[in-house]
Amino acid sequence: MSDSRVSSVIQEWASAYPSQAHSLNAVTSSQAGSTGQLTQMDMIPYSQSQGMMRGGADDRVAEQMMGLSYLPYSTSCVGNTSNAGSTNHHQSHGSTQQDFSPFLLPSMRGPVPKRSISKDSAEYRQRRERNNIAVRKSRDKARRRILLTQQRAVQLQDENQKLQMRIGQLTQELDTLKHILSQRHLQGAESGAVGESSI
Amino acid sequence: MSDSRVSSVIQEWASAYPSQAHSLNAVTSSQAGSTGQLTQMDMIPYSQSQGMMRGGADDRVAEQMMGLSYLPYSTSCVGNTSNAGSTNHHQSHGSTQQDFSPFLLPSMRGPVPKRSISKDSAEYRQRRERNNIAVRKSRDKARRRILLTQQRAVQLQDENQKLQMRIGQLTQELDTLKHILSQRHLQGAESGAVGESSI
DNA sequence: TGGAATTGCGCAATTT
DNA sequence: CAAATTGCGCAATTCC
Repeated sequence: MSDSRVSSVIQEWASAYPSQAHSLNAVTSSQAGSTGQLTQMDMIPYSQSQGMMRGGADDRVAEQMMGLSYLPYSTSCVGNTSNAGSTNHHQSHGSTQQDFSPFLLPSMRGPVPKRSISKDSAEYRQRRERNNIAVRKSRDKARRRILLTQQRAVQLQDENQKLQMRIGQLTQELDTLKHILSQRHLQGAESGAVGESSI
Repeated sequence: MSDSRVSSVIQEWASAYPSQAHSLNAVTSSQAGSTGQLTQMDMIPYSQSQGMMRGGADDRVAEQMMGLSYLPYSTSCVGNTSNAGSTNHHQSHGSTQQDFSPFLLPSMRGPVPKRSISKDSAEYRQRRERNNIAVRKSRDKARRRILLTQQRAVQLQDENQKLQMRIGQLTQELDTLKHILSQRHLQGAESGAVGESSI
């Protein structure tokens, strides 16, 4: 019933972005409620600060925000680190990817066996499992964050509407008073203009 | 300099949600600008309307929004359709998943070989490639949508601040006029209270 | 009916 | 070094 619930989403949202010491001053204000600071932030989730991705094929990401990212890989993915995909995983990727190793400088050679990670090793499986858990956790977090942002947007839109309404009321009330004052002015035949200048 | 650019993000955002015949009436209004309708919408991207997911392991998704989704799979994923993950893909899932086939009703039997899709078949590869393209496209779209929502939120927050400011100004101006009127009232010794009731 | 769009999953490269 | 991110491809399902 009260309005202490208006900015609940914004509260949650704030807790979803622990980094960068929020201002978030005077959230949950009066009436239409909440007007945290926010500034930039909120843009961090995707390709935040560091330029350059890792995988070769990810150059496409650089030109994101445009609708030309999909499209069958341009057949020039030479410098791809470890061929990114999986399909077979185990090894022997099988096809569609030629072997340019003999033409690469030794310093840029392919995926260095790095101490023979040896698949199906106990340690390997353990690492994979931990990563899988981390991935699930991370994605859950991302989903929640997105959801919160959406809800926040909806709420803000709602508040906006209320505020606009309030402005309309105030404006009308102001006009009424001004009219009354002008009437009194004519009636009383006195001086002293209505303070239009101050605001 | 002008304010005709204020709601640009909202415009883009709107175009990112083609479905559900937007109201979006009078966007790009005056002063603080834009206040589209929005309603629910915007919640559609994740597990929109249909209940029930497909993969077996996805039951976890049902209880999302809480922080208990990750955690190593509870070892009771019996009714999983095709074991969801990949790791090996080819076939012979290999490990960690016992075979309960002999205990399942024929109607719930495992992944029916479905005409031996035979890996590395030309048709298979073609289908996979198309799907991969579709996936990239879809994810690009999702990323753009998220970005737009975030920007929209930022913009709405900004507008909110402006509106609150405006309300402050109007309120103050109103107080001033009321004060002036009360003064006149005392001075003129007339009746007629200030119109508090009308608004 | 079939192809495109979604979505969870695991993998591997990178970041943090 | 371990956890967190993130792009990728796979497969199941849904949408159209």
